[in-house]
Amino acid sequence: MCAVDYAFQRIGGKHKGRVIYQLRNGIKRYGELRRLVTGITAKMLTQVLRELEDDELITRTVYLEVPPRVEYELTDTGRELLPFIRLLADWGKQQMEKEIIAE
Amino acid sequence: MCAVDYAFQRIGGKHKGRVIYQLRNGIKRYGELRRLVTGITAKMLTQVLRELEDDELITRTVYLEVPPRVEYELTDTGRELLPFIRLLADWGKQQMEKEIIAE
DNA sequence: CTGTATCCACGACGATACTG
DNA sequence: CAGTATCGTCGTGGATACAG
Repeated sequence: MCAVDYAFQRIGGKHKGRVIYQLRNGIKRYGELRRLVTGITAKMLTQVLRELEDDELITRTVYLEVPPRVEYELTDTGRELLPFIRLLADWGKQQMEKEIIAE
Repeated sequence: MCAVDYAFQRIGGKHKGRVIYQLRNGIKRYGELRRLVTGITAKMLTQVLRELEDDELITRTVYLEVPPRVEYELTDTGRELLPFIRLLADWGKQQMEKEIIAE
């Protein structure tokens, strides 16, 4: 398989990029992510987080408290993706601005 | 909308990344792309190329010859994505090597 | 608060046949 | 050579209700 393909499988999908992006500055809780990643449903957030965890791009830490607390954080491998996500975000931002000017 | 989201919409999907990647060194013909982007069908290649063209990431040049010749090339905007695709490819490659070692 | 379970719609994608 | 047309499948992702 091709490396580009492989990478897209691991960070592709509708929300994965944004979840990783929101974890760029460190630990976030489930509820925080749900608010930050606008438009995502609980089901999808859970699914994305599980996939990222299986891929060892994030860690999941459960605190046995009441109310329960679960924290997510990028692994080293996950952090390696940040420059790439940032580049993409910058490009996207520029393009969006161009479109606004064009209209 | 978020810039990361926006960017993913423009380069997401199963084959877009690879098509852009194959155009990294300049002009390619339809048939070349079909061979280089393994596993893609004619329909999907056409669709991807049209979308990239609409997005102004590539140009499409038709030569009225027999047999017909159609060439595709990245635009400046499209070329701006190359560092990003390369980064992604490098990361994917490293990860794939890790997996092989792990097994 | 942090999830699961179920059901379902929709669009991406593929296979195949055909065309200028 | 470079596509288009048609039909079908499959998985992603959404809505809603429920649970530890």
